[in-house]
Amino acid sequence: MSANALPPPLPRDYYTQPTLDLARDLLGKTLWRRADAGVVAGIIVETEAYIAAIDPASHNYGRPSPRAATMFGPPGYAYVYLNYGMHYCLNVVAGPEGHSEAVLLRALLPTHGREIMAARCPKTALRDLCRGPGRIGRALALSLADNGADLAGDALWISETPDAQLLAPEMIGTSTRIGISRGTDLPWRFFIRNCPAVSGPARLNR
DNA sequence: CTTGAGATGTTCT
DNA sequence: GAACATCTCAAGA
Repeated sequence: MSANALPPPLPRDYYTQPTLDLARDLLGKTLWRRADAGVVAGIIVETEAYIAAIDPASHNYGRPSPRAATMFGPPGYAYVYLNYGMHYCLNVVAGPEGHSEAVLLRALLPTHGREIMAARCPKTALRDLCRGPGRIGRALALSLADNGADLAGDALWISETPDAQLLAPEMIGTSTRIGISRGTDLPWRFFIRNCPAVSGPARLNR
């Protein structure tokens, strides 16, 4: 094992916890991305849960959607979709296989490969590189080819955060979700308080 | 800080 | 057609 090996992926079992628990627990973990340009990474600071069975905002609410088939698969894989015709958004498939539950990653605090991300997003301020789900997609150079990627693999994975501070429960905020028109009352958005890398209006981030 | 419109392509009605 | 798990830019408070 080389001295500067990157932290290994979380075990597959990690993703079998209840989806709302997973959405909270992913805060403070690190998302890694390996591409031709190099390795980039950031600490997850904002997530949202989507649970098809009871969630009108889910892509698979009511009837299954072909584009969102990945969410019916086993937990621990990536569901990537194209939003508004131009943004690739990244979800972590959760829940029991067949349920269609997932966690949308909405913001990262960049920790590795900031130059690479900045080169992909020339006009974006440093602190905004991964602030918002569409920006994560751009900074990480995601595409539909990443849909279905194994999050226990070596191209796109989530690890414990090296030298992480303990994340006290009171550091985690909860709110309704952003950018949806149905299921707007469900408090399924989770974020780290007072973190400048979190997206959304300030009033939701307390 | 806020609001408002345009971009852009897939999915839904 | 309209809607969409969004972002950028410009203008105003």
